Amino acid sequence: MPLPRRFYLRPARAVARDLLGCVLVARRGPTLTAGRIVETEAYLGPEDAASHAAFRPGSRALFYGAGGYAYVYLNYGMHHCLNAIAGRAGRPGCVLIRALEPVAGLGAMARRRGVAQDARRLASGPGNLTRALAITARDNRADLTAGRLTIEPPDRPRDFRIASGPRVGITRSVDLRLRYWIAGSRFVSR
DNA sequence: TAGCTGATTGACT
DNA sequence: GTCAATCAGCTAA
Repeated sequence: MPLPRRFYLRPARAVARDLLGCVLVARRGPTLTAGRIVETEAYLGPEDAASHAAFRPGSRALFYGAGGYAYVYLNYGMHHCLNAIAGRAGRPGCVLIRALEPVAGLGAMARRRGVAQDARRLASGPGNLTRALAITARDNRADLTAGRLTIEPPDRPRDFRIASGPRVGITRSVDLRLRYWIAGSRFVSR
């Protein structure tokens, strides 16, 4: 059973932390790929200058809608990034999924990536994980509580520690500590 | 219409 | 450490 809608109807920070350890599942016909979420970043509303809610009008409707939907966009002209919308309707916020620990469909991931079946690098990075799970702009607005792209609760006890720090790869609001990852995980991006 | 920027990656020095 | 690839959507004019 995927995480229920109410899981996402909370502030982006809380959702970002609680998504760690959960499992992202992508079904593409007979092919199923899945990975444990090990790294996330929270993005807020207009007060967060790095958030697309602040400067990307095309995404505003999604950001301000209810949580539990996917926001996929193309950036640098070649990489897709996957976000989960967080917060109640009218409350903007989202969580960028930055890295996964592959748990199913490793062969399919390697084929899509065009690299050796090295679990450690298959989905370590926002652009890498979308390619590994074959996530494209078609998945924008997809419902994460049902359908072909879902997020399941942790498949094992939370025996990890959560670390946090400044977000990476952005040029605005660099000082905010909104990046979360599983301490010691070998699958986080560099 | 032209020019720019970016929540990135991988290849190269 | 630097740098190119490549494009949606914004900005200026």
